[in-house]
Parts: sequence; C-alpha cells; structure tokens
Amino acid sequence: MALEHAILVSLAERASTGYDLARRFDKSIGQFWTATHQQVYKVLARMESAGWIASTHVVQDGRPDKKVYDLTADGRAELREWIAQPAEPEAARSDLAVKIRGASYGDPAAVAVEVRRHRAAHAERLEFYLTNEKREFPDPSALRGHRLHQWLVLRGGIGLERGLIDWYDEVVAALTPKGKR
Amino acid sequence: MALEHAILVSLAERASTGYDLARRFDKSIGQFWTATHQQVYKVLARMESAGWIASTHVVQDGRPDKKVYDLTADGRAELREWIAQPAEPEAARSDLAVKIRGASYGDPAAVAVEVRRHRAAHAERLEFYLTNEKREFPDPSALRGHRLHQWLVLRGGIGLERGLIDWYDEVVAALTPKGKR
DNA sequence: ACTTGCACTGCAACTCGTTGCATAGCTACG
DNA sequence: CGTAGCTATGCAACGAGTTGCAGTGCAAGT
Repeated sequence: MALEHAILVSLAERASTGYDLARRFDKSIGQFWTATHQQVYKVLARMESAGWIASTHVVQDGRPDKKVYDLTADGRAELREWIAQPAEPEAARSDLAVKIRGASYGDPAAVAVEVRRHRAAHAERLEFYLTNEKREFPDPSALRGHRLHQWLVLRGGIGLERGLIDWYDEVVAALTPKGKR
Repeated sequence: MALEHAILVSLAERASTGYDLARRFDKSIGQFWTATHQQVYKVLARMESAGWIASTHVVQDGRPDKKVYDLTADGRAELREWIAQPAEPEAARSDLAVKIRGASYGDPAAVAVEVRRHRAAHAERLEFYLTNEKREFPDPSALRGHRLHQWLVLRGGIGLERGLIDWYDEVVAALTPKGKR
C-alpha cells in the first residue's frame, strides 16, 4: 500500500487534518495518487495506532473542531525506509483504452465522442498544471530540495497530460470517417 | 469494474480459457489492464452465472483438460452497452512519483537509482511494443475495424512509455549532482 | 425563512484485487 | 532419477478502496 506513504509525504510537507489531506489529494499530490476522505480517515486512524503520526485536538470557533496530524520520529523513520525500497513499475489502467480496443463490438462513433470528451478534460487539467507551474515555480533552474522534487512531479503530470492529449487526437482522427473531419 | 469488460473484449476477439486470458493480460490488452489468473477465474465464474459467457469442456491429451469460454448473445449486448456508456477520466497512480516527491525525506540518490531502474524497465517495454508494431502492423494506413483499434491502443502504450522515459531522464538529471553526470 | 454549501469527522457494507496455497500430469534438463 | 517448469483450475483469507449514510454548526445566497 502506498496511500499511507503518500500521506506521510504530505504530512512531512505540512501538518494537516484529514479533511485537508483529502482535499490536497485532489490537487498536487493527487496527480499520482488519490483518495477519498473516508479512506484518508481510516488510514490516519491506523497510522496513529501504529505510532507513525500523532494528533492534536484543535478547537476552532465558528467551525467544527479538528484533529491536526503530524509525523512522529517513527513516522519519519518509516518514510525514510519506504523511500529507500524499490517500487514495482506499475501497470496503467484505463477504461477508455479498453473501450477503444473494443470499439468494433460497440459503436465506434460513440467511442470517438467519448475520447473527445476525455481530451477536453485532460486539456483542462493540463492548463491547470501549467498555470500552477508558472505561479509556483517561475524559476525552475533555481530550485533545490523538496521544492525541486515537487516541481519534478508536476513536470511528470504535465508530460502525462500532453501525451494523452496527443494520443486522443490520433484516436479521434482515426475513428472519424474522413468526410466528417 | 472494468475487468469484466476487458475480458468481454478479449473473448470477442477470440474464445479462450482462463489460463490463456490471464497470459494475454500480461501482453497486448495488459497495456491498459492487468489481472492475475485467480482474479480472472473468479470473474469468469461470475460472468458465466450471469449468462454473459458460456464454457465448453475440452479434453486434451498430454495436458490437463480446459474450459474454453465464449461470448453469449447477452454478453455481446452487455459489451455493446458498456462501450456506449461514458467512462470517468481515471487518475494515474504511481508509487515512484510519490517517492520522487518525498525524496528529501529519504535519500535522493537512492531515489535516482530507482528512477534509473524504472527507466530501463520502460525502455525495454517500449522496445517490445515497437517490435510488435513492426511485426503486426507493418502498414498502419491500411488498417480498419478491430485491427485499427488494436493498433491505436498499442500507439497509446508507445506514447505512454516514451513520455515516462523522457520524464525519468529529466528526473535523473535533476537528482544527480552535476559533478557525477 | 429556506436551502445550499462548506468545514469536519466518522461508521458500515461492499467490491475489487492480491497473496498464499493446493492439485495434477506432462516435459525437459542435468 | 529427481527436480524444475509449464499447462490448467480453483479455494481461502486478507487488504485496499469505494459507496452510502450520518451528524453538527456556521455562512451566504434567494
């Protein structure tokens, strides 16, 4: 499982509540790992009883109380160890790719429409990443340490989105009858 | 769940045994969907009782008996319907990306080594895909129907691998101290 | 006044997928 | 002759992740 470790990385960057972590998994870290808030709370509870993280109860006014989690020494050690260990090259999963492959057993035109829709969604995400990059990392050559690493992962996301968009364009062109282009 | 539908696509292309499907998930279809044989057998059983597929017991000599599965009319209908339905743009998951992001909380040099290893694995897979493409699709412009769709998915895999390799190169360069390059 | 939305936490039930194990006969290698 | 590896199927137990539901209290729009 890597969710635990993704959370460790997230908490190493900044102590946070479960709610906050769940939202961050929709954004920066979420590029390469996602989780719903239920999953986050569940895993946080397990991690706390394992002693990797510790929580502080914070009373707020005008808002519900919250529990802020932070790494313990054990958590830091665990993170260090996990990072040192080899990871398996993971396999991609894509419903859409399966649909493209099976297009002739359904309606190829409908698949093309679907691919266009995904293209638009990924173009939007690419825009979002590029805007982030400009705002947060205006001078990449000066980056070091964890800021550099964050930027590198963002670059990965950007490359991935670009690759997908190119591919979708290729697919749409191939699936659209020539008269209709 | 898409494994069921990935299997439907696979069986639409060719009637197969569970064992055979599991191996094919390591190759062509496996680009965008994988499954272990246990998972395949489990899902096949469920699909058969749902009436999507039917099996024929085949006695072999010198080898264990096998069960060859093929689509039923219901299975074809289900596949057609599934293909017509919209799919959610799926989120990527990558342990390695999380490790890159967390590199400063561990050993960045060790992460660089790991990235190099993944780069090599993906370069190998890229080679494999390119060889396949040359052998199976020597003249892409002439492709139509399910052969075209297969080729398109292969193109997606090729683009993905290329994108990853480029990214890994970028990451290795950034994580390797300048003196050691 | 009413509803919608946000901040915040969590339980319960479920599905999907992995890991480990079991079985069985044939082939090929040293 | 023994052992490793392939073809072939499957069960049992577990872990990871999703979906649905539940509750509180404030702010802001209609």
